[in-house]
Amino acid sequence: MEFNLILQNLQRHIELTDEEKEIFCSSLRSKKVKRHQFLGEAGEISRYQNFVNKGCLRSYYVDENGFEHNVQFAIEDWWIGDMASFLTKKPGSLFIEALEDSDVLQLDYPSMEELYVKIPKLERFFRILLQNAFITFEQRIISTISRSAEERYLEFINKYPLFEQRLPQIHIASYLGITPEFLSKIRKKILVDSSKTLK
Amino acid sequence: MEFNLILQNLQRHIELTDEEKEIFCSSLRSKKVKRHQFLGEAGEISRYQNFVNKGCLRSYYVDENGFEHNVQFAIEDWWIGDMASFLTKKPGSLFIEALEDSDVLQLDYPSMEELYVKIPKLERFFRILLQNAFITFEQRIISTISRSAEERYLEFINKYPLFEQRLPQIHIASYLGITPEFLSKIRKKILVDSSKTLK
DNA sequence: CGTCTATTTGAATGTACTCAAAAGCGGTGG
DNA sequence: CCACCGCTTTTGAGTACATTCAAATAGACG
Repeated sequence: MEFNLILQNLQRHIELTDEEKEIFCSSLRSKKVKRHQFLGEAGEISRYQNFVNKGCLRSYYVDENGFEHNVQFAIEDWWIGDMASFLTKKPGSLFIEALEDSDVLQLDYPSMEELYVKIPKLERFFRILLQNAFITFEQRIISTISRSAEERYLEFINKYPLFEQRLPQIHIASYLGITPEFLSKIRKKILVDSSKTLK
Repeated sequence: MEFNLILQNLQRHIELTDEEKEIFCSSLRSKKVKRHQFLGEAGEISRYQNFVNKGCLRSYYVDENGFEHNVQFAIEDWWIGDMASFLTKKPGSLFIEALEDSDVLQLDYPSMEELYVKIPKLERFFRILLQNAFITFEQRIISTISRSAEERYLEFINKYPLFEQRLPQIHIASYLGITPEFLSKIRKKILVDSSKTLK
């Protein structure tokens, strides 16, 4: 049922009683978004963290020249949102867009604070979520300042094989900070290189 | 005295009673490091978060080819450490090195957990610290995937004017993910451009 | 004062982007 | 279910951005 996946997700870090599960799930709001619809826009204060039950979404930044730059992707069992805006309650800089028809469970800030009181363990869970997001970003910074585009692409498909199958290259390129044309050339080069190795 | 700066730092986010200040300060360990000495190394589990009372430090990553890449700088009133390793208690990937003779106040993980119990407000403080670190990293990722080296350099000196005065260019270049030679050329170009504008 | 490291400069090279055009593919409506 | 339209991917040529290597100069530390 609808809450199976998110409860599993919680249980990777904390244990909940049946009653606590009940309380937690009743704080969630279920939402369907069609492809190309938005869960949030830059300029708004982000109200929700979104857990993906089904589908695929991205968060992205739009620069001064109107170019989009992908910050994060999320498929089933992932959380996505404009964390900075959500936490600071300041207007955000990210758009959250559905890349496929998607079902998400939304948790808003007031509910989260209520839950912290009723189920203190959840504080631990969301701290771990923030920690992991932080660590992921740190690794990505290290990657961008120390590796070439080709290395970063290989790292990406190795780290997120499910994304690689599901996302158009144009979005992976944007995530890596390169043009789609150049990613196409990188992929060709990798193909040629690997066929040479096999001979 | 020795704890003035850190208490001020705390008070930007939380209020402490005199007694609480006492408890907090007694959990800190004071440490002096000479230039080129280390507060932590990759491969070790990071035990401390370090608050800088005096001096200047950097954290950096060493890649497979032995090249260093600066992840963070810290001067007076800043915190520095290998947050990922500190939080997860897994071996870290960062070196923390003093760039000047420095005085730091160290807080270890067990003390931090004790403090959370004695002074729950501190939990809020460190959550904000982590949040801010997260937000800083997010902005840096956006910057690296969407801007040129010259733009990133201008952004850096604008955002951290104190660092720019104090750090050798070689370290700023490493932070920006470019070679020191290229940074030198960027600076020259900026000089030429700005002198043109003045005419 | 001498030595070591940081910075500048230049030439040659490599990496990544821009623009344009063609081919491929997928979703939508008829 | 097919055909069309629009978006994605590929390809190529030309250009711009950034690196490498080497050498000269400048600065800083012991």
